[in-house]
Amino acid sequence: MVFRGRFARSIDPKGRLLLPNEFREGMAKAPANDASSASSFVLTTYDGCLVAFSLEDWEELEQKFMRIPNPSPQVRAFRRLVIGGAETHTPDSHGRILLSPDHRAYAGIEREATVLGLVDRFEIWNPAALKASMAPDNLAGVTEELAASGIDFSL
Amino acid sequence: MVFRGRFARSIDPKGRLLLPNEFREGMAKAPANDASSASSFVLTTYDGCLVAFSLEDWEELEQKFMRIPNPSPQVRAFRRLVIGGAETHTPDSHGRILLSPDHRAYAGIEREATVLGLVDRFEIWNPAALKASMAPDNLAGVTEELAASGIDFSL
DNA sequence: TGATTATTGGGCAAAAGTGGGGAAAAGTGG
DNA sequence: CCACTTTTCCCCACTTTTGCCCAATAATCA
Repeated sequence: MVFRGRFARSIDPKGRLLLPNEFREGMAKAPANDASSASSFVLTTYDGCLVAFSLEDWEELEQKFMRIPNPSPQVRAFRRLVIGGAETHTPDSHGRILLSPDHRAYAGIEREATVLGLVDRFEIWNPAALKASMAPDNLAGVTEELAASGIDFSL
Repeated sequence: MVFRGRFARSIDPKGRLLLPNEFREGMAKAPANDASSASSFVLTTYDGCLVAFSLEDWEELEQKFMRIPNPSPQVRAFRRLVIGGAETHTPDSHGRILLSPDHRAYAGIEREATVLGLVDRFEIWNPAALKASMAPDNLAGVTEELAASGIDFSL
């Protein structure tokens, strides 16, 4: 499954977020009736947003982080944010998840959110924060950086 | 298939854009009846317009971006714009696609649009924005830059 | 001019998105 | 250990959007 696309979503009064229809892998859709093995995933905090990984990918990441030998205070702090911020979610029958108060606070999400597909993961943002993060100022020098990395993106 | 040419298009009240007849590769044309394997493609946000790539080309690009090791904040922001802005489209039986509200907003497209062929990709612009982007001011120094790159364009 | 194809518009059914009631479960305090 | 409060989950109802189809107008070709 590839997560692709940017979707505006409202958070309902109960704090629920409806995942884009495109992101609900093998899970039960409203009209369908069968399997309904709602696939759960992990949501964590990073970069001012919430990042979602499949359970498998997450477990791998988790192991990598926890196996770092002699972690510096910075690494320990980073782990507390990223690993400690992880929550497992299983969407309801409509494909919605209930964002925890903690996660909403971290990402500054209130009534509106933007869901952003990034191939093997997706992110959940406060729309204004996302826009700010993609502003030209934050992109300055990327082209050069990419070129320096020896990769040609022909964009 | 080579995309070539500049086409003025109107956006209908539902937000649909009719692709130039020349750009509909192996997809079903109105009168034809056969296969009708409407070829889907990817549309993303960049440079203030929407850029379309074939699915194959896009998947390659996507992988390149997502495989950058230890991406800097700038690269992450860039990915959010370019990779996160990608949407898959499959034209309807008339060769039309429905532009998402997000894409229309990004490119500032309302009632009119210009479709621009660029060999292996094409772009969709707000006509005024395209004109502005091609204004003499934005072309200043190109000749020198091209010369510096050691390539002779004889133009 | 007549026939064919391109472009545009709009109706309608199905699906997606949104909101909220109320039961069940979890948490809290005596 | 029990009663009470709060949160979570499951379900139903409503609104909006999307996808599919058909029709009308404009352009092109012979």
